[in-house]
Amino acid sequence: MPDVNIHSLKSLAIFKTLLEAGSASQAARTLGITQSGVSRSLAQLEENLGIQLFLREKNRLVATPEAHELYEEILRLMGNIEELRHSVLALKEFGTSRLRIAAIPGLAFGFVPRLIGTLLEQNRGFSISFDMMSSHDVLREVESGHADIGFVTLPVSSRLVRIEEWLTTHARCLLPRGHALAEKDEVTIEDLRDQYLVISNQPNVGADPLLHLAASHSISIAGKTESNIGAIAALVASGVGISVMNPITATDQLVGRSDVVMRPFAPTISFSFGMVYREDWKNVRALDSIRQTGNELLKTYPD
Amino acid sequence: MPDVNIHSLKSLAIFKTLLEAGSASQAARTLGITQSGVSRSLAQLEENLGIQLFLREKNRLVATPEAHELYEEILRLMGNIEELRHSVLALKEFGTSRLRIAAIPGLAFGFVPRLIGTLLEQNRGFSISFDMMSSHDVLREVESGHADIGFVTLPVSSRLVRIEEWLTTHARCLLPRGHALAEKDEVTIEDLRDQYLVISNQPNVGADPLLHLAASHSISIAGKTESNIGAIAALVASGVGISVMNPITATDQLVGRSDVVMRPFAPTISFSFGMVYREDWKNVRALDSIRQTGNELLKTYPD
DNA sequence: CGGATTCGATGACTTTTACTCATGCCTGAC
DNA sequence: GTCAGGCATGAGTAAAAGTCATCGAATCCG
Repeated sequence: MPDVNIHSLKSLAIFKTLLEAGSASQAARTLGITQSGVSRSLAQLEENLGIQLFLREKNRLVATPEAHELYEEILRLMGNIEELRHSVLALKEFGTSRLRIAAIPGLAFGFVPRLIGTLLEQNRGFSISFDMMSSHDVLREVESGHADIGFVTLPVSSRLVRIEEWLTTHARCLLPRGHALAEKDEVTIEDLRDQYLVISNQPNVGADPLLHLAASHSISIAGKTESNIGAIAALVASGVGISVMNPITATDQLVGRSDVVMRPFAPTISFSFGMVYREDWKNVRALDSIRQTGNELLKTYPD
Repeated sequence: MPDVNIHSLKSLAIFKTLLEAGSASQAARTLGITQSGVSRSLAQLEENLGIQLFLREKNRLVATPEAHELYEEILRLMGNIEELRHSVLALKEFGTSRLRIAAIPGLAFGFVPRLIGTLLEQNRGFSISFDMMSSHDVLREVESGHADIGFVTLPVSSRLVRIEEWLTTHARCLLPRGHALAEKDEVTIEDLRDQYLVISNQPNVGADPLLHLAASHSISIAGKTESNIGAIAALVASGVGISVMNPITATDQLVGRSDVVMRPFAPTISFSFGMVYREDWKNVRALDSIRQTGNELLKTYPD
């Protein structure tokens, strides 16, 4: 008995069409080949697999239960092949079919998901994995090759990694709608005296630029709440305190919210973001596509 | 530009061997074809896909990054094809590549999992899904075609379903090791006077055969705890009470336990189990295999 | 440096696979 | 009985996949 050997995708496709069409003649018409070609292909497949797939009854082909089971399996395999095809298309277009992206929390709730969504819109063949972590960890993941592309807070330095600055922007103040300071055109550091603040989690609280600025202006605040950056808007809306953060993150968090307003803040606190990738990963086509998409996305944010 | 068309598995296999071997000559030797065949196959594949997979440098073939990415994709596809091959082998052997089994809780913690394990040992191509439910629900699932094979408590009746009696057996008593009744060779209904019992969940407590028997002998018990059948041995071991159940379920539950002992019980309470399947599902080869396996498994249980 | 060996590509050719054309037999409808 | 449609098969054709022989390039070794 010969071993089961699957080497012809075409004969599987002919079998599939035959089962769907209900007759060899109709299958032939659908596929644009002759009926005798269908007949031969089926006979050959039955011989190769060692299974009778159709009974020959009254000059008609009647599918066996085995045929129906094989049909389900073949549908699955054809799905796999279609995936491979998409990967090849992505490979042609971008030089890679798979992208591993890591980003800081401040960009992970809006900007980077939108970037990913747009990339996938432009090419469904891409397979993207996405992870959120601190700026320091992003750099480490990219250096070690566990991520291809990273989005980090600048400045960072590394000998292994190429660093592209994407944006420098200035902090904005988030206030509950109806708050006294919401009436002002601009919130200043003096306005924060005796206010409750909501600040993002830091490995080291002393590193928070806002607290630094307040201390250097001898402003004492009523108190502070630390939070994951993804929850700050909700805390502000709930009256826990006011917050100062970069406008990219702020805009992302305020989507669909009308209970929090955003105001310019003085003096200026700068935030810079950038993209990093390994020198030896320089995939020109994919990078160009990401830059273009990212640049267009940044235009949708306030200055 | 021609569309990407994947129609030759052989050329994918040649590419894969080429990447692994490191040279066209070595790949040819490994595959048992000529070097020029490898060369042509690669050139044709590159043309079909529209991707350069190897650079021609200093009379050698040097894989591009794209080649490495495609290699990963092809490994995945070949795994899918191997799965299909196994399914076909199962189809040849048993007439089906997929089995949906439903069983009552009493058999679902040992007997049926062991049956499944043995079936899969004999044919890795099978794909089996397994669900646990009441005897009544098992019958319904089989009747409606959502399950192929059911294991139920007998008696049941159905016009749609074929019912095979597999075993009639007699209840045993489960006791904590060291319990006074554990010294006896046989536990009787009178021994249960003033004892705490652990009984399995029933839709209707009045249906419990043990409580029925006690009542008909005017035996009053100290109390009862109802439990999912899978937890009864643990409750007995913990001193919650003693239990009376069929020896198949009991044996399965006592595997690896030395803190519970099993004793014959009188008078006899009978339990019957059987297999059910739809009349129109009669897959002779699969059924034979299941019966044989089940029969051998039953021999490993006490009478 | 020259010769030997190995490498990959390609022309010419051969073999294998997949199909077409034509035909015959069977079945069902009218 | 006739006709239309179905499937299988002989003979033949076309396309795909390979072999054999050869060439130029590269590397190794004495």
